[in-house]
Amino acid sequence: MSDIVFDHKECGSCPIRHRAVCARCETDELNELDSIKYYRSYEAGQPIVWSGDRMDFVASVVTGVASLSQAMEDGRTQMVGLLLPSDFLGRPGRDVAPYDVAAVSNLTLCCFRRKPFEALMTRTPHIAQRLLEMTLDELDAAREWMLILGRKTAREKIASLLAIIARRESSLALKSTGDGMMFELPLTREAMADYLGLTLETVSRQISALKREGIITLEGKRRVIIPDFDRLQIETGDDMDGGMMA
Amino acid sequence: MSDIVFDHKECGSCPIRHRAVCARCETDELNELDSIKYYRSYEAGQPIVWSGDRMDFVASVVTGVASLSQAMEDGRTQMVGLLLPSDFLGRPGRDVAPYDVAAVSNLTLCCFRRKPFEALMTRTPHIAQRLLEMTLDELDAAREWMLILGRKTAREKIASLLAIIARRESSLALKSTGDGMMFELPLTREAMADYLGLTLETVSRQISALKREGIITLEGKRRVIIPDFDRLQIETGDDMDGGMMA
DNA sequence: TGGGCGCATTGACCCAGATCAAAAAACGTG
DNA sequence: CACGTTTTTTGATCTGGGTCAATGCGCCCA
Repeated sequence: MSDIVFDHKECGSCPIRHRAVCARCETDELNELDSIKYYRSYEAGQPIVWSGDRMDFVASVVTGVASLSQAMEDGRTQMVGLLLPSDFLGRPGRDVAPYDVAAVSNLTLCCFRRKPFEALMTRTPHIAQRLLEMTLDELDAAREWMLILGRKTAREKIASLLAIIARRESSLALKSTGDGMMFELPLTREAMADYLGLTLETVSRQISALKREGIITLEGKRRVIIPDFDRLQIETGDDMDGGMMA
Repeated sequence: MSDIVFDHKECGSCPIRHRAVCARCETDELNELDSIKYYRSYEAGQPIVWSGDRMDFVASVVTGVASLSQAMEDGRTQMVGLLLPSDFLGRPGRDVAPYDVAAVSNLTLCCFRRKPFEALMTRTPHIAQRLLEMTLDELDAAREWMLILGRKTAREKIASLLAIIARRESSLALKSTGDGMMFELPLTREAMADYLGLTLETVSRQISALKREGIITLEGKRRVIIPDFDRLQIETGDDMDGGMMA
């Protein structure tokens, strides 16, 4: 789809953004990106920015998982996005964060100072184009999530989440034995509940049910094994073929 | 926020897109846009494109309301976006529709043939920029909707929908008496249910409840009067001040 | 080696909203 | 204006998932 490479491992000094850019960029631009980038690390659970905060950087996730969520002041919260390695954080052209961002697991970001990044972007059309591309992907993901939140049962929600993470995670492959797959679940039950619009008790119950029926296996608390992906896929309620997810 | 004008009334020959462009464009580009545009009308309920269809145009809504929705093959559907006059339809750089698009009310679109539109876009950076801007707005709206779908009660959902439409509709002002407002509800109960992840019965009941409590008044079946917007706003469950919506 | 703390699981009960069913408005249309 | 069609309202009942509460399971650290 794109000649841009999205794997951190392929680019020692700086990941995605750098890599995303350098596929077509001149050396000058690479140097410029290098000069405005810096790394930041966060521990699991740590907040990164709050809704309404001024954000003076954009970033890409190097390792770990971050969450975007919206909160109602009575305490109800809804996660509206999950950032895995190679995902982009921040909104070029907008300096106020519209949601809370937090580290779900230990997290490393590669940050770029916003102003010079935007300047570079305006001067380099294909970067703007790439940003549009990525934003459209996020929009697709958000809308897929609307279907999950609005119309799926608890069981389908859990199956959908597992399927989505499995697809993402296993392309950056932790292990993929035959058609079975295995991955480290990066979310607590509570985080899953926040994402799926459920309570953590319901999440736990549904996971237990899937386990009981042999659709998934847990190794310890977080390592998930999916012996037969198609079987899980059926539980999502989705159209078999129709390409979901961004 | 932007020097681009979004009111069809201000631009006789072509609406939004044209107008959006001409704020900064040269005459050549205006002429070019004119040469690739055409109008299409649809009747209420008519489908415009199905998920998976090839789309050879992008468009902006001139009059009426269109819906974007995702369907599960067992019949459950979730509306994932609502297009009101001045909203943009279509995804530059992508030629396959990711959801079903339908006319909710009688609808007029101003369409641009996709290829030349994209070509113009690549040649004219500020159009790409504007598209990114608009996509970010859609993303915000989608994520606000995730909160509504995932965490709000039926009553809060209805109140939120009415508040959102009231804000949109009354800025293009049907009437705004004092702090009260009145507008034409462009959706059937079923469409509202599809949007809110409810059943049409629940929608009807909640509307009746709001009516009974004097928070809204109906004139006929579709004309809604909101005597005190703040009162409605409270029912949404949202933070009073925090700017919602795009 | 045994608290203590942060998840996770499980159980019992309840309620908001779904489902099923029917009546009542609204709306053409011949 | 009577009549069929569509949309909306209302009622009665059922149920998936929420709520409240207890218990279990690592895991760290003393």
